[in-house]
Amino acid sequence: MATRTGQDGLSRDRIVEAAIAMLDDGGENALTFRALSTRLKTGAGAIYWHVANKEELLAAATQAVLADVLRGDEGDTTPRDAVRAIALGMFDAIDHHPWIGGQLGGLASRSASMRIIERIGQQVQALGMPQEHQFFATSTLFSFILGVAGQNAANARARVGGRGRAELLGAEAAIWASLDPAEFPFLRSAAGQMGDHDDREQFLVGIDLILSGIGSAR
Amino acid sequence: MATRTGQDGLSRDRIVEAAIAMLDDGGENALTFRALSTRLKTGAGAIYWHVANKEELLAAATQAVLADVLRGDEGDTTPRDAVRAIALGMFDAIDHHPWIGGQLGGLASRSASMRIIERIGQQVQALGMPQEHQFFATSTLFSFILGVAGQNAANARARVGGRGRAELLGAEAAIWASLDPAEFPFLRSAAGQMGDHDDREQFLVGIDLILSGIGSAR
DNA sequence: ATATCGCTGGAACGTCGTTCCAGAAGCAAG
DNA sequence: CTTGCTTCTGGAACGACGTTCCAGCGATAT
Repeated sequence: MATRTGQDGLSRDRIVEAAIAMLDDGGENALTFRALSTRLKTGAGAIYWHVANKEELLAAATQAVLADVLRGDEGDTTPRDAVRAIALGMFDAIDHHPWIGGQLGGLASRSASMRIIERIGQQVQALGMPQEHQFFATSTLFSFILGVAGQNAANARARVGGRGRAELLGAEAAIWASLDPAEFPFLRSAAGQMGDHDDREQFLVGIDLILSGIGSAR
Repeated sequence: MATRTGQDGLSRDRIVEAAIAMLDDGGENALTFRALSTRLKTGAGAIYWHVANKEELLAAATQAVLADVLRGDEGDTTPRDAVRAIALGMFDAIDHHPWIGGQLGGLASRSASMRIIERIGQQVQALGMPQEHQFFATSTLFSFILGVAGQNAANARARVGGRGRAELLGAEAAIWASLDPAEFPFLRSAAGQMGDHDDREQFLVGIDLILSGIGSAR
């Protein structure tokens, strides 16, 4: 039995909590068993007693973060608003912990992702989609969310140490604006919107676009 | 000047080509400078003369694969079909080289991704989207594509060594089918479609869903 | 012939994930 | 209190990786 799970005793939860903190402020490369050992004032072997390996630790950290998303309850709104609420919950979690963007794809069978798909699916059902298209529509929403998550993760990776979001975005917009208008008319004209857009709003527009696709395919 | 770029001479192209081959049949972990050295019958230092580091090598490999996608020309079809053609080109490239799924997010400023966004953007423009929404609509399509790419990459990762796609899909469907119908009504009812769906068709349905959202928001 | 330059191959370094193990800390039985 | 057993700890050690370093090769220019 557990001898002492109190003060200084190591536990799976304490390890996962520390891992999340390290991931949050140092990115994926900052999570090291050595650094984790130091932070928890213990050795690598002690950590391996509670956690099988790094992959499992990352999965556990992802689950812990997603658990918060699932705590929200979008009671008696319209299905459309319910989907928006779930999606925004995901977005905010990803925004706060960008590293989960690289993890979300792999654990489709794990409980958290399944619960999220279930919730979205129920709302898609409530939107009146024919039975045989519900699965595809739900997957589309989920894939879009994963795509945005992945981009957020990549952006956060490019940001470690160096520049902030605004600076990075500005540099990108500058590149777009300096392109040959004959070859890149679209990127040129979109450079402005690219430079000062709100990620959250852009995300929501995407969700709405898919939702209205679902609405018209009803 | 290059002394001998012929038969056995090392070159950036030969390195990238070998890297793609190794990534294709061994996944991301199979690409090692040591294994690459062995395959090219040379040393690590020789490779580093042509390539700055692993990140650049991965980026170059991704660019090389995407270059093929950009070779296609969707001449005088409808904008809708043009988007479908571009998206399917991406899907097939991702399907053939699943590892690019983990790379696509990061290089938004690099030429290949920019060209793809440009092409999609032009078609979105042709669909009659109001100027101020074109950028968001294009991003939505691109994010969806990246999301599917990421999932493909994760699935391929889970597949190395072990089971094939059908086996993995079947296992997942079995899990869904065995869930508590009270708690997971949607996943239960979708287990069948999950078990025997066609990834490509599912992808195309997603694209169409977004396109019809774009059409109705016109 | 000699010096120079582009390029090569492999040794070496530091870091990582992971394994291994001696032993500390708690508990049960005598 | 002692003895044995189980649970858990800390740190040493291992193999593989990305990367750096450098002695030296062949071809060319002087």
